[in-house]
Amino acid sequence: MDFRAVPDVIVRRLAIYLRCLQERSQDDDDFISSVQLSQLAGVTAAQVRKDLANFGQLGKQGVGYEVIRLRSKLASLLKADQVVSVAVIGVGELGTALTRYLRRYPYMELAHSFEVVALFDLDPQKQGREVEGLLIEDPESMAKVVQERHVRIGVITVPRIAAQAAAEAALRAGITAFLNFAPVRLELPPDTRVLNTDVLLELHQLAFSL
Amino acid sequence: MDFRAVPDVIVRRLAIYLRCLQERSQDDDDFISSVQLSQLAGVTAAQVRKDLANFGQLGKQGVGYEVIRLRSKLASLLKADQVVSVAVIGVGELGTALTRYLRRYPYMELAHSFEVVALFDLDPQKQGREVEGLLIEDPESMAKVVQERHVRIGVITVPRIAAQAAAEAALRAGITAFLNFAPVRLELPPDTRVLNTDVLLELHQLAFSL
DNA sequence: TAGATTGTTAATCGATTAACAATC
DNA sequence: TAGATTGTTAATCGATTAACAATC
Repeated sequence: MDFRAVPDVIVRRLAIYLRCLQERSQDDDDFISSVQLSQLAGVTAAQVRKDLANFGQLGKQGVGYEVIRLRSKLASLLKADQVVSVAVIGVGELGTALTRYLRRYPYMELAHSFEVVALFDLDPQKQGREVEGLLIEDPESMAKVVQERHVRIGVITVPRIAAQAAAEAALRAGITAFLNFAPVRLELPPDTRVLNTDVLLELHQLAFSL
Repeated sequence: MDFRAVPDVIVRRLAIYLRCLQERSQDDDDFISSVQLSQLAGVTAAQVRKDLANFGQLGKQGVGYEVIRLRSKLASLLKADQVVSVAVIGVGELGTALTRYLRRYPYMELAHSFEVVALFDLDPQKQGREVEGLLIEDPESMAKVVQERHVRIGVITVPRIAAQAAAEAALRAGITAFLNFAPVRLELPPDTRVLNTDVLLELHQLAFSL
C-alpha cells in the first residue's frame, strides 16, 4: 500500500491501537484477537482487521495477533520506535504548557518518542530565557537549528495573527509537518502536512448540542 | 431537522463558516455567495449550500446569503450568541494555559462567548490559589458550583490516570459536555458529549507520514 | 427579461460493516 | 480433526460532489 494513500482516519486508529497495546501489562497473553483489541480501542473487530490488513498479514488465523510483533509494527509505522524531534514555535502560555508536558510526561506514563529540542519566539524579551531547561531562540536561527537538531515537526502556538507567517518561516527552515494550535486555516503547499487543534472550534462543536 | 442527528462533521464546518463571517470586515458586502464562503472556509460551494440547507432556506436565489442574517443564525446554532460557562478540571500546566487563553483571548480577536467560571483541582496545595483572578476550588464543591454558575462544559486537563474519575465526578455534578485533553477514551453514558483533543495521538499521526 | 445563485435531487465516492472461505 | 480467528470480498451506509430546475 502506498503510504501517502493511507487515509488519516486509519492512521489515527493505528495510533489508538498502539496505545492500547502499550497500556496492556507486558506479561499478558502473547496473542490478542481483533475482538479483544477492538474492545480496548472502542471500534469494531472488522475495522481492526481491515486497518491492520493494510500493512501485511500481521495475524495468524485461529490465534490472533502476536502482541510484541504487532506493537513493534505499529510503532515502526508511527515512528514510535525512534526519537522524533519537535520545535515549539511561539512560547506563550500554551507553548510553555505543551513544552513542559512533552518534556516531562513521556517517560512517566506511556512510552513515546517525541522530544522538544527547540523553542522559538519573536519576542526578544523571551529569547535567552529557558523552559524546562531548553533555551528560547530567535526564529532567525531556525534554519540552522532545524538542520542541526533534525527537527521534523513544528508545533505552532503563536497568536492567530502570526500563525501563517510563523508556519511559512518554519517551512523555509525545512519543517514540513505541523501541529497548529492557532485558530486559522494555514495555507501551505500540498506536500506539507498540517493537523489542526482548535479549542474554540471544539467548544463551539460541543455548544451546538447543549 | 432533528438537531441530535446533525453529523459532527457538519457542525464542525458550521463553526468554520461562522468564524469566516466574523473575520470578514463588517462593512463588506451585505451578501455572500456559497462560492465566496466556500473559498474562505476551504470547502466546496456545494458543501456550503448543503450544510446550510439543513437549517432552513437561509439564502436568496440569484443573490446569496445575507451576511448578518447568516451570521446570527450560525451564532444561535452554536450558542455563540450567549455566554457559555465552562469549568476547567485539573489546573496543571495545560489547565492553566487554557484558562489564561480563554479568559484573555475572547475579547481581543474573535468574538466568542465561552467563559471559564470555575477551576477545580484535587491538590489541596492548589486549592485557594488563583489563576487569572479565578479561585481554584475543591472538586467536592463541584455540584454546588456547577449549579450556581450554570456550568455547561467541562474541560478535562488532569493526568491520564485521573481523567475517568474526574469526568465521572463532573457528570455527577451535572456537567454533560466534555472537552477531554487526557490521552484516554472516557467511558461515559451515551447521552453525554465528549470531544477529545489528544496531542500525542496527533503527533503520532503526523509522524506516520514523515 | 437575462443573469446569477440557491435548494434539492441524483450520481459518485469512500468508509464501515457483514459474511465467509482460507488457514492456523 | 474441531474450533477459532484471520484476511478478504461483497453489501451497506453515509457523506461528498455534480447537475439543474426553481426563483430571486
